[in-house]
Amino acid sequence: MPVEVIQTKRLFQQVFEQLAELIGKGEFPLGKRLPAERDLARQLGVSRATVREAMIALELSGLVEVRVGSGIFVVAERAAGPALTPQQDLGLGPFELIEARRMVEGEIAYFAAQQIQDSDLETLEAALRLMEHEHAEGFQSERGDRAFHLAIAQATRNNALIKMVEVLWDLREASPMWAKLHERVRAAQVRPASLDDHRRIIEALRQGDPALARSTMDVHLRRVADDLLRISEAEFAGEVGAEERQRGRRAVGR
Amino acid sequence: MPVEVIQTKRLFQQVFEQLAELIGKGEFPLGKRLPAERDLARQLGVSRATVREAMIALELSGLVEVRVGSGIFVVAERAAGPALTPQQDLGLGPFELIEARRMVEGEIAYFAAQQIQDSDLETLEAALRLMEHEHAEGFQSERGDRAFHLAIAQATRNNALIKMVEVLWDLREASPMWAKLHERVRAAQVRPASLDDHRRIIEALRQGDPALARSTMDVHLRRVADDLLRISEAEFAGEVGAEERQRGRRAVGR
DNA sequence: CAGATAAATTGGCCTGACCACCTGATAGCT
DNA sequence: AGCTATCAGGTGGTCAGGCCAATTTATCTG
Repeated sequence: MPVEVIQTKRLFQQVFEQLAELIGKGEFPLGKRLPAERDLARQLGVSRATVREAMIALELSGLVEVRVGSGIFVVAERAAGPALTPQQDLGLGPFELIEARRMVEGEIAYFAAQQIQDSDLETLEAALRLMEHEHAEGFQSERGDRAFHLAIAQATRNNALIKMVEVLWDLREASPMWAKLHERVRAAQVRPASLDDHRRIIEALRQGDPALARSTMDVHLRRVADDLLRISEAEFAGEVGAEERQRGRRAVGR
Repeated sequence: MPVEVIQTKRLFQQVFEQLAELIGKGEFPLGKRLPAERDLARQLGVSRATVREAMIALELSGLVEVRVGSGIFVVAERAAGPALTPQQDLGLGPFELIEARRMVEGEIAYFAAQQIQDSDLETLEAALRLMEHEHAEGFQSERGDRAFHLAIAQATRNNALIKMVEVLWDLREASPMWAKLHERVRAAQVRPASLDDHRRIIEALRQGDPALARSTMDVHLRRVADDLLRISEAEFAGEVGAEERQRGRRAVGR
């Protein structure tokens, strides 16, 4: 049974979202001054400190500009979400991403194994621990996963390769279809085999065995692709396009 | 007279930047817990409210994750920030780029050969003609070159892979060192062997021979790396760092 | 040794206060 | 009247201290 994730959002986040929505709706037009922090706090029934924290979030989102002694002013009309997607590459399908990752990250693992250092291995261990913690807590987040694969790229000491992996993960985070499928995969397994995969990858890298590192990485990504494919065939028969699923089958070799 | 802009940065921003820098430097490694808010406040000489505001900024920047009752943990190593320099990746060296391209584009060529269509081949021919024209006119531009390699990526019908190649070329265009070296290479040869390389790549793709396509691509990129290395050793002995050149030697296998 | 319980730690939130700054109105001067 | 200097009120910036709930750690008990 997929456990319902209880979102005990912090107060300032709720305030932030509410204000962001109002700004997006035009309730607070561009250039207009927001109510004073003290008034907002009273109206919202929270403390001024909480309002201030929400303001910082709004400011960092580029929705608002703070003028000391004068007030807080709306400087954008768009409704910025938590992570607004700058581009429309959103059509990126899960299997496209996995396919690309297999090509790129497999080679990167091969390369990384040749020159990995102890500090890199420590980073990888930390990332793995983070993943385990995230999984134990039922987090949706995949920061640990991202950090792990990024750490491997960083072990190559090649900034272009690091950038490649960053871009791949950015694309991944911007793909709604990926999020949807992956959420189902997550809910369907108690302890994801991925954790063991990652451990094996670390070991291969520790041994400095390039071929083993590449094949271990490939096995891992193949498993991910396979999980995604299975879920997509079982539950999203109509939604995930036939083309995508065809790509998926090819990706896992069946 | 340019007026000096007085930056009365708010305290929480200063705290944010300082912590972000420490994280970026690895002072607080991935997965590590930050000092408690109360301790940080005491050490920094600010109030806890200010530290909390900085924490929210760090969290929104994706550098840090808050676990209630447990602590605040580092979840990324990059030094991201709003007011920070957009990117200092510009220091990307030519051999880093070539290295990455050999990994990525070789595989892409292999993959593209399996499913390339006539329309793709036409695009490639057009790109090659553009390259020849550019060379004949003595253009500095490399639009033809870029279009050629991008077309191969597009033949894979995989948007993630296309994006990879785009990013690699964007990085290349943003690399001053690359521009410098490549200009010398261009000046040193009458008819670049690259043109023949590209033609061979097209033929390999037309035959739908994945292995041949990959190896042909690899030969091409290796030649580029070799040219760059030769020039860098001959003319830029002092400027191009020893590390970069070492990477270059490894890239061309000598 | 294992499990239950208590204590310490940590982030979340609140209250009330003081300061520096900005703005607009007012008083004073030319 | 027209201009300037002053001042009062509002606003964000910061601080100190406190309570609560979640979590971790230490302690006790069987």
